[in-house]
Amino acid sequence: MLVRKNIAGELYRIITEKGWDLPLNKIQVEQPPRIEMGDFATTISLVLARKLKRKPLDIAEEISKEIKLDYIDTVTPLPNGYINFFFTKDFLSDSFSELLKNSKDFLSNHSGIGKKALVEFVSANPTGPLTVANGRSAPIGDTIANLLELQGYTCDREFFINNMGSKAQKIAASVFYFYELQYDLNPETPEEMYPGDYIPELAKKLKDKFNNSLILEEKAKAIEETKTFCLHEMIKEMKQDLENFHVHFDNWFEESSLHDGYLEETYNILTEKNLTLEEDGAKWLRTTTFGDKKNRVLIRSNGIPTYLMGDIAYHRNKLERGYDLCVDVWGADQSHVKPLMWALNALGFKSSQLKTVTFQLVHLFKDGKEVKMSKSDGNYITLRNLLESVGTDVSRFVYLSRSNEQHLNFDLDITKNRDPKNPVFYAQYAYTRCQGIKREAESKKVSTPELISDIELSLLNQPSELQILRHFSLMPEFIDRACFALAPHMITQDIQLIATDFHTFYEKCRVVDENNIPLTKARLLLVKGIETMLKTLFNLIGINAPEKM
RNA sequence: GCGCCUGUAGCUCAGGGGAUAGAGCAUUUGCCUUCUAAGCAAGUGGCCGGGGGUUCGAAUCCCUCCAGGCGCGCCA
Repeated sequence: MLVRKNIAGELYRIITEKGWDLPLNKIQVEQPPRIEMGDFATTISLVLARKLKRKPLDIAEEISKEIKLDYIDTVTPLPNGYINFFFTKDFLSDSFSELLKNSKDFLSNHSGIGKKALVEFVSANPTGPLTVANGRSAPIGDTIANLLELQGYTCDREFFINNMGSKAQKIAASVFYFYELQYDLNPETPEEMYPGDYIPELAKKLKDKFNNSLILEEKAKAIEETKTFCLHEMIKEMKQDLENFHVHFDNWFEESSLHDGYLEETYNILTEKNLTLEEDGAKWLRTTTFGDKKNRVLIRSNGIPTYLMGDIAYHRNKLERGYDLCVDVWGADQSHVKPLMWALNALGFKSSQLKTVTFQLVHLFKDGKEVKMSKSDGNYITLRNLLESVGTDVSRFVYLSRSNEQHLNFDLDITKNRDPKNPVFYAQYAYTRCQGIKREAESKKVSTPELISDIELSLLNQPSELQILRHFSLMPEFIDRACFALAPHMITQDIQLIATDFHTFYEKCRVVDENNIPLTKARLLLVKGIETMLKTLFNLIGINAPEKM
């Protein structure tokens, strides 16, 4: 149950019964800044005061008398107009026991049951290795997919392979140049030479596979074969990097699969909607209709479709595959998002079906200085370098520690594997300490009870213990928000808070005490709950829960 | 010039219109014969970029200015 909505609904009922006209969406229920102010609060009396020309306190008192919610213990109207709500102890106990029974079920809002979702992310051009910049997309998309699965969605993770673009053509030309060099052929330098060590390396692999057979072929055909080979190799490398990053894609969708009449069909639909025009030999999307400063090319004058055209067709295909929700994770440098959205709305995409998440650039810092990167001149740090340097857990955690919309500063000095200042260790250490407590209990022959009872819960009355129970009781609300906002960083942030709650409890409350078995058992249950919660959240963001550190 | 994003403690950043704006790092001071001190407790530190507006109430919404990042191709 989502308490906030439930309280809002109750307030709406009372207000409506009293004939004080106020829409449900104007009824704000919030979490107070301090625990003395209760578990939830509303300022609805302040909104009503002016309307009804009455004192806020009078209204607050009148509303408070009517509140009938079994999980609310006390309702306190305050002179300043606030109404504070306090949970019953049973509610904390029930929440906690649900967490122990099935943590995923406890945290889920079940909104995705029976629905299909697709998260498309990374989708990097297969013309070079994954970098720390496009690598940011991986944990973001993966965690969003995990969140959707938690809410009950059947969720596919998809990587769109742009294998029809001119960049793929250019990389093939560059590789073929190095291939020919290996036979001392004095080849013509391609117009646009791709930088990076991996180009000559691909040429070597190409030679290993084909020997000199490509030289004997007609050049256009040879380059086509080179392209197919290079794309295959690059995708293999990216797959490997992503698996090492604990990101697994269900589908690798090739753009070329849309080129069998599907693009034309999509274009024709847009034409039927009067959204295209022909000019200068090219075919255009009429984006000026939507306030764009110029129209966008869909089919070039040479007949080759643009990336935008391909992406429109690709998204039409997603819709036709019957997904209830599609999430796209975009880099901030993607400039065609708006034209894409205009076209998709025209094709019948509802905004509730398609959500986009954009993420900003990554800046790397080493030895206190920024490491400048530029993909166009081949000077960048690969995702593989990053994983080798700091590891998967640290990378994922740091990538997910900031809002997507925020530029990310990735400090390699702090995130080196064994540095105790590393933020991920703080959280993992909390989990490890739980394991330590369990080991201690086992060595003293004290077992953790299977189920919670009221008697056990009532023994947990220290502030640090109640803080944890209260925090956990609000977790379903929190996950619901994080999922709705498609904001994985919220999970990472909250993991830190839970770890703090736990570490405080650890210092204040000795768990294993042979002279007080009932209390020991109650606290062992609390530890079990913390461990369960941490592990569930670690799984969501894709990091390990270590038994020992 | 246009579009998107950002501006909050010395640094890196959280803050879905609400009460006294928070955390980590840095710094200062305490705490290990007891479940891992990779920890805890406390202290220092803020005209929330400037200015207007909406509101009972603004870090949050709107306008404007300033500063930074990214993007503005018949590239992807």
